[in-house]
Amino acid sequence: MYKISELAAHLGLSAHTLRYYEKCGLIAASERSESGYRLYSEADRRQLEFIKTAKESGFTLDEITNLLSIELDKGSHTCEEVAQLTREKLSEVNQRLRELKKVKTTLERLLKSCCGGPESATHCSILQALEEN
Amino acid sequence: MYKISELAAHLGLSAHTLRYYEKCGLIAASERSESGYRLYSEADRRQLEFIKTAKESGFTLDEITNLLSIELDKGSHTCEEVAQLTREKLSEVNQRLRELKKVKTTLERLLKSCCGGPESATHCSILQALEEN
DNA sequence: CTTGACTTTAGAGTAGGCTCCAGGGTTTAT
DNA sequence: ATAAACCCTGGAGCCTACTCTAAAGTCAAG
Repeated sequence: MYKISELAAHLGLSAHTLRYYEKCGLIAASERSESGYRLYSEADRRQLEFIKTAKESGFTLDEITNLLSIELDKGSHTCEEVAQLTREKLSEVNQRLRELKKVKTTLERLLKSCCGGPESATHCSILQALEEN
Repeated sequence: MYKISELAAHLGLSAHTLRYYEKCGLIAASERSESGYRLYSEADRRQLEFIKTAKESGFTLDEITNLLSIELDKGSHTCEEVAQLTREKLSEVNQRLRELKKVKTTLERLLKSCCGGPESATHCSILQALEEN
């Protein structure tokens, strides 16, 4: 069994974060010591790795709650449900990517037009571009 | 002169948002009516357009505060300063783009491996992938 | 003159994911 | 035996950019 900071270090998270996940209903330590310390099992650790991987894959904690409820009772769920959650997330990510690329293009256009030199900004083409519209 | 909701509608923002920008020090109406109503001038409108364009270009309100202080006193600033702010923002955007692309790739990989069909999730390859590590 | 739409203010609430704090108990090393 | 390092809880605070509320004043139309 792991104490909270041991497991946190193992995962590259903080003990605070593990308690926070517990508060969110993502995962509670499966035992407590006599003095009330959280004790995490190997299964707990695997579940936290799942959570961490899902987070790195872009899912929010709420979405991970859904994924976990499937993961923990796979028999009652279908691949379709899992794939659907994944497709929705992908489409959000694509949306955000489109927005960010537009921003990137805008910034590059601004930068390319500006001399960037030590002269007064009086005729700065970046400021002028922002003034337009 | 514009009343707050007139100008807000003109810009596609809400009156709330204009008051919020005022609270943040971005822009205050240049006049008030006898009864205390905000009255915005054409110059105010142009400044708000500047703010809006900068926001659409990805700058935060704090960063726009900086841009505005340059814009409103161009003579005391240089192109270099403006270009530097823009470069920093571009590099943040690029960083975020890299992260998001990684997430996108991960999600696509997950989706490609999953049948997505109506069968039990017992052997779902997405869940299996999240379990690994 | 009344109704309804508009305005004012200070201040609270929202989302997401932590992060930190105080005040207290526990464990571990010396 | 004591000090350092750890743990507990409940709750507050942070960040960004709003969004909304309540209570009260103002304005325009009919």
